[in-house]
Amino acid sequence: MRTISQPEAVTIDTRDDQEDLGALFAQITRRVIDAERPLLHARGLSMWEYIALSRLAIGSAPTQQALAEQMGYDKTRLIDLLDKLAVAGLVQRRPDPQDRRARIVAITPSGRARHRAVRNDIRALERELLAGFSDDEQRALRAALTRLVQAHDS
Amino acid sequence: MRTISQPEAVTIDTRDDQEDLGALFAQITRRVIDAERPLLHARGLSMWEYIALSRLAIGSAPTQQALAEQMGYDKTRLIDLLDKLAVAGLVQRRPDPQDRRARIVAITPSGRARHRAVRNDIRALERELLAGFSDDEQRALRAALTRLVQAHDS
DNA sequence: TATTGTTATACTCTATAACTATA
DNA sequence: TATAGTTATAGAGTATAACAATA
Repeated sequence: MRTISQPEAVTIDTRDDQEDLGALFAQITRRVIDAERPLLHARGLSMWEYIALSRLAIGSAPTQQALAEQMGYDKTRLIDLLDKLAVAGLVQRRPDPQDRRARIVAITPSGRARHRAVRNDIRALERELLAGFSDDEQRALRAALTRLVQAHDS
Repeated sequence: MRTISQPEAVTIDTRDDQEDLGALFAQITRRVIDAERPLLHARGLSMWEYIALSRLAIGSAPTQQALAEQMGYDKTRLIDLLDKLAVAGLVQRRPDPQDRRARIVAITPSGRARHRAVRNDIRALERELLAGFSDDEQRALRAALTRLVQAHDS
């Protein structure tokens, strides 16, 4: 591997080997996802299915479109995803009495159990990932990430 | 054999609305990339082309395969990417005298100039992204990200 | 007319296999 | 036999347009 140990830079903008923040995030994201995929697969879920269950675990979605927006997913792709989750008995779609176009999406007890199981696996992996970080460092990192996510929410 | 630290059952593990670390990283990555894409496009580069130039700005690649591995990219897709960069005069491929199968890839002065221009745009955007963070917080965040990237390099 | 859910289609990105020329 | 570069193709993932039912 590359071992270019540079002294701390004065003006980072002129250094060619200073990693872009976006590149750092992209690398970490890919590695975390690659590590999590087998855990999800072992319990019969795809990444997007897990994300959907995670959202629904917080509360039901009034419409599929709302769920798609919360997930940052495409509403047309969500259809097939929910079909599979429904067949597996992990979610339930029922028509909204107020608006018969809409379908309220809710997680089932079985879906909640599956979600918790996967989530515990994933959190164990995350603890391993952050093993070298002190509690304070972990809190600081999580706080920074949360700020970054919410910064662009406006 | 690696042991997964088990006995510490913490309170956060039972919360459904605690964001996964992976989800946080994925969200931030997507947003950063979405914000950077127009900057890259305005200067005629794709994300992967920029990544290639970033690597080559540090030093030439002895083989295309080595470059692909450094980038975390596929060697077969790299061909077309380098073709376009070469046609644009941003990189140069010359046969290795030592091994006539290999082609040494180097960035051209024009490529370096283009890379610097885009990089400055991107860094300006990153500064904007971290506007709410103090210098210490920015350093801490970057240090944490760097640690996470290198942790799995082994 | 606008919106929800849906389907079909096209497009992009990615992965795999196979070929050539060298070693 | 193995490796670097290349090509072609198949597959997954994604985006876009259009439709029926309802508001």
